Amino acid sequence: MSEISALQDQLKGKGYRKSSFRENILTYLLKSSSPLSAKEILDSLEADNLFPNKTTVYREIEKLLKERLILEIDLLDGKKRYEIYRTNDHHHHAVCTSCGKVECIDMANDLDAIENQITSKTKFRVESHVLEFFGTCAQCQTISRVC
Amino acid sequence: MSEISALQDQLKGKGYRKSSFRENILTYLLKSSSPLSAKEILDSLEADNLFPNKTTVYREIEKLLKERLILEIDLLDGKKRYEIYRTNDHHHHAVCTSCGKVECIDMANDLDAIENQITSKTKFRVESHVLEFFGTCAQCQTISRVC
DNA sequence: CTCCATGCAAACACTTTGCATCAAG
DNA sequence: CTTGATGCAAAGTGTTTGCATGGAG
Repeated sequence: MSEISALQDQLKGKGYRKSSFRENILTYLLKSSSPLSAKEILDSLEADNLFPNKTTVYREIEKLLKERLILEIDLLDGKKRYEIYRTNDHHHHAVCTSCGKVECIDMANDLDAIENQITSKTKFRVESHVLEFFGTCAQCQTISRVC
Repeated sequence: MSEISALQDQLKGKGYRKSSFRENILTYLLKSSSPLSAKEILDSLEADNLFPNKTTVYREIEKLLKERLILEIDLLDGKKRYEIYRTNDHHHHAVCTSCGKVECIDMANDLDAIENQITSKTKFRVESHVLEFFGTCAQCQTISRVC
């Protein structure tokens, strides 16, 4: 079964009805190599000749978040972004401050050691973290060399 | 000389005039153990019987950021926060998701090794990062045990 | 007397809410 | 026919802009 219908089925079991908006949104998120904002999702839908109200998009996001089908990402530019939630795929992002491109960054042991260190030193129980990198992507480094 | 007048002097040299709002804002930030939002700064001013327009506060923040006297922090709750910028004091924060308290976290080697790893593997040149921790502070852990 | 400092109203970007209608199951 | 899906307008939150006045130097 395709990944998209598996996700739809997950929702059907919980009282949600079929919605082609939702189906499309999940498709965009599955296909995208970087997290999408509400606006980008709306634009994608319009590119496919679907014109939902923005409220619908926000509400869809809300449902998908609630059911843990997607993950909310904050890349510090004032809008939230979303990507498909996959267990065992905790990763971070590298955002190019020149062109805005977002790359995913996988880290071997992630921050387990650091989190444990914090918990033992400060008694603060770390439950999650946010780690994003900012800099210049390979391509933009080339361009700036030329200029 | 007090830290506050040193900061004010830094600005005077750059064409800025004396402003008691500014002086107060710097004082709050110097005294605060956690980054302050625009609203919190405004509230502090009002507590001191100063009632600037919010625009003034935002513009003051803008100037202080531009002159690198303060640093902008994003703790993912939709508002920016600010703290005094000190060279050689790069640190992170631990935000209690229960009471909202913010603790500063210093890390030995920070993420140098990780950043180098990324640069060498992906050709993305990392220039900065954002790392914040979320969890439960010591006090809130106690409270939840009681309930 | 020149500019920075400030106020005020309005605009802005992103997101959320209230209320009504439509349609899936 | 119940309840989720959707639209539309309006409100909400944090922040920014335009324009005018006032005061520091």
